[in-house]
Amino acid sequence: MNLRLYDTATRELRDFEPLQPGHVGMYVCGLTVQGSPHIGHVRFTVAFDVLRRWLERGHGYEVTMIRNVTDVDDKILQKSAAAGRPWWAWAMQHERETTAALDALGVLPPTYEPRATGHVPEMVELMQTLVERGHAYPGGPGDVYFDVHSWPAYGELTHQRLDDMNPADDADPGDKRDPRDFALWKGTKPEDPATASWPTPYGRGRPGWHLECSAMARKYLGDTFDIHGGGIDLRFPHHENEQAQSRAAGLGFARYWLHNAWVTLGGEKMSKSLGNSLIVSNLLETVRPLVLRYYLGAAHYRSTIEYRPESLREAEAAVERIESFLRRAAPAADGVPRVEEWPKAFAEALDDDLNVSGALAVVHETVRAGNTALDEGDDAKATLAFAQVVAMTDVLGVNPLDPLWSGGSATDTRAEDALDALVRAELDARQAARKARDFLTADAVRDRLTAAGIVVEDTPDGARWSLARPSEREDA
RNA sequence: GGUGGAGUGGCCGAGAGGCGAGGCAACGGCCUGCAAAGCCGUGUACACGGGUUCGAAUCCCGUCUCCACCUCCA
Repeated sequence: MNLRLYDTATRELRDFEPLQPGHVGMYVCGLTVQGSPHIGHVRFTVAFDVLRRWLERGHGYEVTMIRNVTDVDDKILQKSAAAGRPWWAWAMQHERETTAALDALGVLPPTYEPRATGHVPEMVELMQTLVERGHAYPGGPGDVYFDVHSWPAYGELTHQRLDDMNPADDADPGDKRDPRDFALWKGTKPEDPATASWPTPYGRGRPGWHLECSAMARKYLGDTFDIHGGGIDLRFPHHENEQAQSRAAGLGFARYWLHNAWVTLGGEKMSKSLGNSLIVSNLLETVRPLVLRYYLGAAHYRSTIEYRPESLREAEAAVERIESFLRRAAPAADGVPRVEEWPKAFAEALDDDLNVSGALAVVHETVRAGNTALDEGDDAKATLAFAQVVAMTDVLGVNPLDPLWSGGSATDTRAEDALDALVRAELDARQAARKARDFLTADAVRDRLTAAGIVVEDTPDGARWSLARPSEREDA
């Protein structure tokens, strides 16, 4: 079955055929590193990470994935100035925070992550082409604008007619020919730091946001490439403008446009002024990264996620169900090589515009079948289910067995070993009491462990212990 | 004004003309010394009003409500 993706440009599901057989070029608009990333900011990276993994593992494509970093813009200049710090230090700090958050969530690093400030020559070149072709014109000192009237196709991506667009009546057109013309290059202002401007044939200034992506996508993916992704709000003006300027410069640009929906709060879009509780690094103090990843990745990428704390609890319970099966089945599956094998329904779900919810349904069905097999002592069946669950969750980036989630130092297990020895001693005492049918003593041991945040489960092979989930401990 | 999207059971969240995705929660049962985990069972949901059809949550018409974009925004 073919992979089908919803193309925002044509508003329909399209069979995906890459430009070059076996290879996919994909550009995703990254973040403007002006602040600490919240969960809305990382949702799109999770969504496109799943797409990338599925292209690679489900279809065997070699994927070149580019995700840019906008490291100079108005907000970065404003916020850094307000904080009394150099803009470049501000940008770098938040880029590192973003990278750390994405690493924690198991988002695979892109093939390359270009920064806007490192691609000024490429932007100037593209801008000159546009001026020469009559699609752009210099305005005030350093300013260069795209002439929307020079490009009849303007508006095609978002299906808007120029005449229908809000004429931005309150905005001062300045030296623009039309208020809807957008900046390719922004002339430097007296109050701007000198380090935030670069020379061009039209004067000193800094990149306009739209131009960056066009120039960087071209550099790493070529004049025409397969997939361009980003948040739904970027359709207009950002993506519309990117496409207009690239095509006006004679480039083919993106062949498929994918846009992800929002994470909302109280029914409304998360704005950046929302306080700190949903900043990824803060949230990860109480929520396991695997759980947050599961939560953000479980809904279809084009569906809005309404954030509620309880939903994280539910995600945690779902994750635990999968983990619990994998733990139960691990002994039976011991030594069995991992197979890249998934049920047909799983592949069909992902091929259908990345229906992750449907794919997760298959995961859970497989978990149930595996648990049943375990109960019946059918090791062969259980092992198959184990391998399938591992393979499927791997594709979705939520494989509980992935060493990524164990965190901490994997080499130093001394604390774990010590704890295990102590708990074992308690459990041995409990087992002895149970054998003597002294359940009062046995339960006292278990209560003591529970109070310490340790969950005890009896299995046919003896008692097993694990640490309680944070949310359970809060309740206690 | 223009352009899109959404309204599904207690909750989250898929699906898209007939066969109740899946998860969470709840209840009953099995298992257990008791639990936990697991398994089995229980739900008659698709904003509203019409219509098409043997049959509609799914198609058509109308209505309501909500959200987003048109200005920096994942």
